[in-house]
Amino acid sequence: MEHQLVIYNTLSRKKEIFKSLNPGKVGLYVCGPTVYSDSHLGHGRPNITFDLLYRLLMYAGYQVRYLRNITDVGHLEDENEGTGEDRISKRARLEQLEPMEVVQKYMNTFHQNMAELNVLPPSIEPRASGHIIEQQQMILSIIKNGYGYEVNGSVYFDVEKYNQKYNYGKLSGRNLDDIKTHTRVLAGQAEKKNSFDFALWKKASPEHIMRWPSQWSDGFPGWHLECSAMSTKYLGEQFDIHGGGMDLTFPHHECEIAQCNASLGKESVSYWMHNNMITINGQKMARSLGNFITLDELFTGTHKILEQSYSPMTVRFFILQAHYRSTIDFSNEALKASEKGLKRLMEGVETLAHLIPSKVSTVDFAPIKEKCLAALFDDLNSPIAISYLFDGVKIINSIKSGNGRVSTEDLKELQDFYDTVVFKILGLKNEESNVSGNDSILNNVVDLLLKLRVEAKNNKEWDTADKIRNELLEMGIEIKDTKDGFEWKLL
RNA sequence: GGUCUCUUGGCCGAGUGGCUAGGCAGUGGUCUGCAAAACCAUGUACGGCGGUUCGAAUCCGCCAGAGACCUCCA
Repeated sequence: MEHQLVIYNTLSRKKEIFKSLNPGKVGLYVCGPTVYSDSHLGHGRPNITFDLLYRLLMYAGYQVRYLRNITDVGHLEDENEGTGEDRISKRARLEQLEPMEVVQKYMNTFHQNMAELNVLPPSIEPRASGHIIEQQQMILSIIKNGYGYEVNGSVYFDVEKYNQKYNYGKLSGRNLDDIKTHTRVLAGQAEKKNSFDFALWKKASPEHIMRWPSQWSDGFPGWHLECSAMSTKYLGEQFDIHGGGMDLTFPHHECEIAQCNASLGKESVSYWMHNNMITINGQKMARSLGNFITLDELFTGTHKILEQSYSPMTVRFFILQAHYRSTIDFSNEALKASEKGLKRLMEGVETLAHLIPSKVSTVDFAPIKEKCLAALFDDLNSPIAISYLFDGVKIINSIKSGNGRVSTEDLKELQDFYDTVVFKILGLKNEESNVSGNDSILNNVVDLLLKLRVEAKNNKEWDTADKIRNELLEMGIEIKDTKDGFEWKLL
């Protein structure tokens, strides 16, 4: 059955029916990380959210070009709290590395973490430093159209001038007068016409390492510019969906809109999508609050607020159990709940794979399948979709215990459905391994011991049976007795 | 200070006018030599006050509380 994709557009503040510019094709751009430190929990949210969107679009039959950039230059620190220097340059100085070594190092860990979370790689992953020419060309056209001005080797965007023709603030819902009265005046802004003007090109100070020649100065591009330049290059002057974290709405995305309008004279993005933030025990995650958790810390349980480690799929499932536009609160209790819920779902899928079909079906999965997909197509409502998967698991379990039958044909369809939704669209994967990799000797030895235990049980030699169970448990091998025999897994 | 959002049962988290999401925990049960696991059953909650309505968690107003953005952040 066909479903119409509906997505919430930040621009209109409404859900809209998705219609691609080119039939059958979708251009998707998502703001990627600035690679100056380890990937953290906050990176999980947008990447999983838009991975879901990417997977759903492909399921719907679209050919998707998915761009997710790597910011490796131009992202400056807040001058009031930090030094105002480029984040990557600063890190390079602190770690005594080349800036590009810093970039490579943290880009590698980002990629590894994304792979662990089963986030598909994008179609193109452009880097800001690799598109200096394109950014300079965009600056030229912005200047040519009268919306940029040069001062002392730096180029700034003339927001006030732009606002006379366009609407600066329409994405984030603010107007220039408010911004005017409430923008903090930062140090070193004297050369700008207005405090809310933003940099397109910054002249590099003598000690600034990352610099490129330009007609204005040896310098570097402003942070907002890369996304505009790279999306235009690879997705064209107009494309379908632009995503990112809600915190980027202002000023970053507002500036992108301004840059594209100012240089291209047209609106480039049809749908703006923003994922909400993650809080930790009710508080915003921030380095200053001491609740800043990297993905590695989460996966290994090494952060002090974590009571245990949480697997990548637990984290992914947890994120998918909330709607992407809601804030989501991380706590040990909530994560443990997701861990168990995921296990229940995965065991349901496992049970489904081994279900024995009957001649006819006494259960009807059609409504569940329909509602589950409908939820996903309704602005990525993964929590609702998951709730229907659980409803299905309940029925699957009842069939297993003999309280229902499913025909061969229905069973095949149901297996395909779970495979599609659970693995292909939601992007989950089974992390349980009751076999220890390729260590067949271990497998054989444990199986042998457990067969001996079964014999002992049959002979009512409980002491021996318990001894085997307890001692294996001490070695980190957990045993479950089942109807037919046993199961075991490494803890 | 400005702009905006949120407040749902022990916890997490959907839902946006009537049809009591779902997960976890708890409780009861089945199974089991015991245990674990698993499975089944079970909870009529929506910040407070007022209004609109035949009917409100859902719409409107006020109050209280929390948060986000406005400044780097995903």
